[in-house]
Amino acid sequence: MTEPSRPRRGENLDITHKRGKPTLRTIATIAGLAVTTVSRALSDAPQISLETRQRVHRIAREIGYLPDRAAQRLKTGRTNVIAILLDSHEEVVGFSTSIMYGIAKALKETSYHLVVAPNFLSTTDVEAAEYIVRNHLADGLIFTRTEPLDARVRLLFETGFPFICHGRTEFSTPHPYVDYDNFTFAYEATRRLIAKGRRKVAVILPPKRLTFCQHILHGFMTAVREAGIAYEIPETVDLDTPADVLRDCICSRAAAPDAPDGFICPGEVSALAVISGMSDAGRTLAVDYDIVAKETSRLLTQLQPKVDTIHEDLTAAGEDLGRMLLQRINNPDAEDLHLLLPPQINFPIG
Amino acid sequence: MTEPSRPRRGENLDITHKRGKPTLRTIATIAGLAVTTVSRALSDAPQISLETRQRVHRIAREIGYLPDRAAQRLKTGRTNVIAILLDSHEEVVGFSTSIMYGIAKALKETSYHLVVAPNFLSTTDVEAAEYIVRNHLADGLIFTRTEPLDARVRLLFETGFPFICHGRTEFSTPHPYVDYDNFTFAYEATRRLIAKGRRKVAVILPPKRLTFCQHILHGFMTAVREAGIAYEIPETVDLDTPADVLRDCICSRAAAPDAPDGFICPGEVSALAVISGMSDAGRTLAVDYDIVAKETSRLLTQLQPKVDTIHEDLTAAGEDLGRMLLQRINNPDAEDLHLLLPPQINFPIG
DNA sequence: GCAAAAATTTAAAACGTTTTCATTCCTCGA
DNA sequence: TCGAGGAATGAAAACGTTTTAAATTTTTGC
Repeated sequence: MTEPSRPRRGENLDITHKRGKPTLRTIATIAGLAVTTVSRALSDAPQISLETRQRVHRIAREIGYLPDRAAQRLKTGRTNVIAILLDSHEEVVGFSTSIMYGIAKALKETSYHLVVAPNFLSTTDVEAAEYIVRNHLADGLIFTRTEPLDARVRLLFETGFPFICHGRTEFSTPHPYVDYDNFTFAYEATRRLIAKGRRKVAVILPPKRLTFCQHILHGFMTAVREAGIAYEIPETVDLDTPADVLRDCICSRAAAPDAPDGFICPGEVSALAVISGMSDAGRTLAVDYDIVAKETSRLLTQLQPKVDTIHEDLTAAGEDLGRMLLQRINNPDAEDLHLLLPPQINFPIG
Repeated sequence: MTEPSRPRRGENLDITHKRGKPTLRTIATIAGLAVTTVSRALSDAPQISLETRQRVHRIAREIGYLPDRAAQRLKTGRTNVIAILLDSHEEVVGFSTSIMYGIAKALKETSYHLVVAPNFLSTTDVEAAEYIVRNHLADGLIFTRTEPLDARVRLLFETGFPFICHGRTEFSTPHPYVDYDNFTFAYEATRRLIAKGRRKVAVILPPKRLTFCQHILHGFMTAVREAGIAYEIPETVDLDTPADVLRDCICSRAAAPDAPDGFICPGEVSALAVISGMSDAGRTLAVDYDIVAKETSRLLTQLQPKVDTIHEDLTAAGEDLGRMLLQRINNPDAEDLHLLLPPQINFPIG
């Protein structure tokens, strides 16, 4: 072992640079090394001797060196940013927030950050995605509320831009996604109503253009047909219908003799609206009718009488989305990643 | 008028650069100008002749030039990013999302983007802010849920980092903020209950460490004292208490003979929990007791019987926050900016 | 011992802007 | 006709990093 090499005399002059902020050059000067070597040492490149690597790391820590993201970005072309398209629909139960929490969790300890790009400011939903891609504002993109033939999926696929979506499409090529098993949600929800003795069930569907509307419809219809009972699908309202309109609709329908006595509500607001509308019509929950609702919060669990709920954990979904997008960015040719999250059913099934 | 100068022969050779993406140099080559001139023309610097400016702009548009943010950022030291600290408390009614929408609205048409920094990943709330400042991740910071002596405010003030918060502090120096007039909310809410004939009112307070808790308390107490009626302030629960715990608390209190017959609920979830808890105790809304609630959504307006609400428009607040932070960034020495937003009262006052 | 190979380290160019300072080209007054 | 002064443009350096290719030192094989 020779004694550790140290800065030769007279080399550590120009320590403090222009604006005091330590850079690679600062470290290089202190250590008596070339900037190149320092850069390599910090990024743990293989050719650097262990001793040098350790020394550089130590100095960096001591003087509080932080790499300049702008310079890294300029040089490498990587932004270290992933973006999420904030959707324009009424976000009453913190849909986006929950997902963002999950994503942020997955991004922790990485060098990535999350920027939000609200697509409600663009005229079409694909425009916001296009903006991200063209301006290279991020290395990857996450978005929600997919449609069967989603213009965003096509755009991103064509441009080879890394992405993952919450929800599936029918895009011919398989694409990465995280989705919730809405078929099972609707299937088990419907069976629950039937098990409770309800004989005419209705479902509030999401807007028809969204893929998961089909999944819910499919689950619903499967259970209904298996049991051979009556059903109803309101045509004039959907999950995005303002709550008061939905309430009025439910209320006027409830007056008729052949009104449904069971409701599937894939969201908190729709559940409240249905309860409210039925109440207007003089019907009592758990007596005259039942509800099974999907909730992403814990809002409904406190209602009285208790509503049967199936939970969707959006933060967990966000965490998967973030994790899988990072994989995708670092290895675009990896085999296709997708995930179907199981519903958490808060009532006895069987 | 001489004929417009045009690229001299043989100068427009190296149009397409390395990776096809047009840069200032591409434009310069096409226009037969220096990169410097093009840069100035695009940023509408004064010394450039009108004709050159227009020509450069036209070429830029034609070839689809987009400035490289990383290079701009490296050179100028400005990130063109503002950050918002996502708070860790249960976001059941889309608090952050609404604010972010507003901010994004204010940022549209500017060159700024919004990144979210969840502070729930740090151990202390000031840590996330520190991280932003130290890594120079943004040019300005927005955060919510301020405390009277807020460590974030102090940190940002000391470092001279531009910021604005949603809510006030008691920091000795005046600081920029957007706040909601919670005094008036509580005052008018309490008066409404009294006007309805209620004789013992209670208020669910926010966590005591938050500044706006004091404002609500003050408004409440003022109205109560003016009317000289009884009141009650639950000590063991607050606005962040899980809904089921709050419900149980309300329920057990409702059993006593001296239970309150009026409640101020500064949030949707607490309102639902109170209704639910009272219902457990056999009390009927609008008959045995009344509620006045603050809502940031339209969730409660559909309840039956109707609950009196006072609305807080968080998207509008976000828009103000964004706008004012930008002002702050561009002119740090501008006189102090603050804004107190009036409650929107959805019942007749008098 | 000596050339070749391996292990380290380094110089220099590049990423795409902005900015400082110089240069050119007019116009105009004396 | 000359130079001053202003308007318009340009050359070059700089921001802080990564990367290519080359240089240096050390190790190895024989």
